[in-house]
Amino acid sequence: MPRPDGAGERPQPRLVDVAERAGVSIATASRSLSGRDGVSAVVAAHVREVAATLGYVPNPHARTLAGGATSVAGLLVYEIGDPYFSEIASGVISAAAAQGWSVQISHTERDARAEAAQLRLMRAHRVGAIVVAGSGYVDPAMENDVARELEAYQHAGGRAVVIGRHHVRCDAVLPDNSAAAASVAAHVLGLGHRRLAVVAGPRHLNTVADRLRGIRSALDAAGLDPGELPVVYGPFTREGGQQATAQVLERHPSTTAVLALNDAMATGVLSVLRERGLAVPRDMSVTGFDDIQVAQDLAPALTTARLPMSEMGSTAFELALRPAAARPRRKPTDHALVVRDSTAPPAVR
Amino acid sequence: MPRPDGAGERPQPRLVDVAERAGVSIATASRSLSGRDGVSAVVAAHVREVAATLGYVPNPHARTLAGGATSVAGLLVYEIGDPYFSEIASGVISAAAAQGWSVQISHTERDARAEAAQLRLMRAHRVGAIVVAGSGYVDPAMENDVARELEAYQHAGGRAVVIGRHHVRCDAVLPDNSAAAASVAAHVLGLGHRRLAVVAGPRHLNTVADRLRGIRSALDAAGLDPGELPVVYGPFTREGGQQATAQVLERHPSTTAVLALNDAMATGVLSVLRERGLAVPRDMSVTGFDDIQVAQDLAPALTTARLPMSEMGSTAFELALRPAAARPRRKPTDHALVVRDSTAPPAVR
DNA sequence: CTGAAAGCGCTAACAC
DNA sequence: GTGTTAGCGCTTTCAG
Repeated sequence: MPRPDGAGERPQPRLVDVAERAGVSIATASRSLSGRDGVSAVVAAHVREVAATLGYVPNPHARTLAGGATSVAGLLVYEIGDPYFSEIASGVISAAAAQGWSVQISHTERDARAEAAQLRLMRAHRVGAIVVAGSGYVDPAMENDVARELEAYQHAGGRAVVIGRHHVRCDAVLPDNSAAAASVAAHVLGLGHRRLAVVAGPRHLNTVADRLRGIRSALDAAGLDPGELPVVYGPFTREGGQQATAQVLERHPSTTAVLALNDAMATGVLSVLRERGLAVPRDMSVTGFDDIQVAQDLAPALTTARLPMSEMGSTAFELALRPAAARPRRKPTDHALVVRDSTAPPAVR
Repeated sequence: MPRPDGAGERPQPRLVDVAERAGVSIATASRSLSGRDGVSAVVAAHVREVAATLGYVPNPHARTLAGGATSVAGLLVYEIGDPYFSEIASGVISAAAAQGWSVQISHTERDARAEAAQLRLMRAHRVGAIVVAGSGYVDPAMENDVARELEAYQHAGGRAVVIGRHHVRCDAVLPDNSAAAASVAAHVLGLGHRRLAVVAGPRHLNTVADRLRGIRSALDAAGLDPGELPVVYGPFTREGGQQATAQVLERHPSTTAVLALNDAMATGVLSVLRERGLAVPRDMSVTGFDDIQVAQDLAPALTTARLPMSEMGSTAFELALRPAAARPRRKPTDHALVVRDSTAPPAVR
């Protein structure tokens, strides 16, 4: 832990130093700097000026310990190296920085049990707000630990916001997975495809369930039997997409359109199709989900449903800064169908 | 700030609670938990057991304030949404988590002046270690502020590690940009190309200078005049790559190979070429740099120089945990030429 | 080997 | 309006 070591280097100025230099008491200095009232405007301004020239930055640990407001937020993601999450993180961090907050990131590397542990740690760290990105689980029991941590945190006055549908009583930013999925499916159906297959993420995730529901409703609306839709589950990664595609090709060789439930999986789908010499979109149409940055640069450019990840992150943080409402807020996000080159009418045969 | 509010919820146990339950003094409890000696093994074990059953987690603010060791690291990146940085961040966070550390991320959104400010903040936050990712500047003066902050931090006993910076006196993880670039250029030259052009990032970045140097040395080794190499500078982004490519095409229409100095720019290069109907690699060979995840999925799959980003992150963190050496350590990283489909011999004409 | 007590820098009552 | 003072939870001398 950095500490002045008696050498020439001046240690970081403390509130006392500012107060002394400004000729006021430490209490007045504190009040002036944290913008509370009870100080004459003139004095406050003077104190702030002195603080600035001294390069004073409050010690957040002292501040937190003394019961003041913290300005460190916790952000929980599955995997920060995944573009979906890094774009969300970017939104959170930018919004936080704009308010002078820092953000502490944990990633659980897709290990469900790690989530609760990380939240415990954040709670112990007394972060001022918590944002949980990453899908909730279909089975509420799987979220028990997480819910417990989050509730304890909120119960103690903390502000928590989740992104996605969770079985937790707190504010939430809700991407409209179902409607977005329906629009993708409707697009593919509209092109004339009748033999769709879905390359899905883990079946226990709400995100997956919701997106599937959207697809099925579109099928239903088109007069097709949603019950017959082939769905292959796998990890929400490129590799997951590859494995699932292999299965689709093997078990449902007449498929003309593969709907992947996120862009990472779609990337895997495309790679396998390319490898097997199937042309997209001529021999097979492919869609993704999320519209991560690279979706536009894949071969071919990916038709996908866009979710505003960065905005979801900043919205979540801003929600966390607002005091808790009587009942949990739900902020739906918009979505957009982005049609690119990976979808086309099915080949006639 | 979360605080017990007298309701049924049990507040987080404190050290006193553990001490009381274990029947020892708070000092003994502290010693036992932080694994210092001066406590009998039996007592220490007992205290630890009590702490575990109580679910005790030390309050890091109190600990830090009292002069104990912090276990929060600061990580500074340009833009967390950029795969290059998010992969580094992933490495840092994983390595940190393995040691029970949290990491606080700041991104400067490529604003050089923001760097020093963020470092100031980290210093004020008394983070236990700082990792700075992102290129340094060719002009040492541009890094003055950053260097000053970092030195003050280290002077006070903090541990700082930079990734890819030369002008700061602290431990560094140094990707071998020059050699990696040389290998890419040698590959392209080996294919028979003689009219290369470089799509470069900002000219004031070391990373750019080093990579350029590598390319020039390869040119030199091949008996070509490095002085005649067209270089167009731009932001290290997809858009930067697009703009630069437009210029290359206009001013150096006979170019047969474009070397982009990072994968994001290469993405832009590919998009412009596609738009203009130039086939890669038939009409133009293209290379990238870094080998971010998606490089393999671009159209065509990108030939690039791989840097082990995630490993660079974890190495940096581990370096930060080791006590400072007498003279700054330099950890070179390896690199690898990854040949994919975006390069081929030039068309005969 | 163990305990008592003095802060770390700040906020928030509570006095004036 | 402004100053005084008692902690926040922990580490760390200093006694025993």
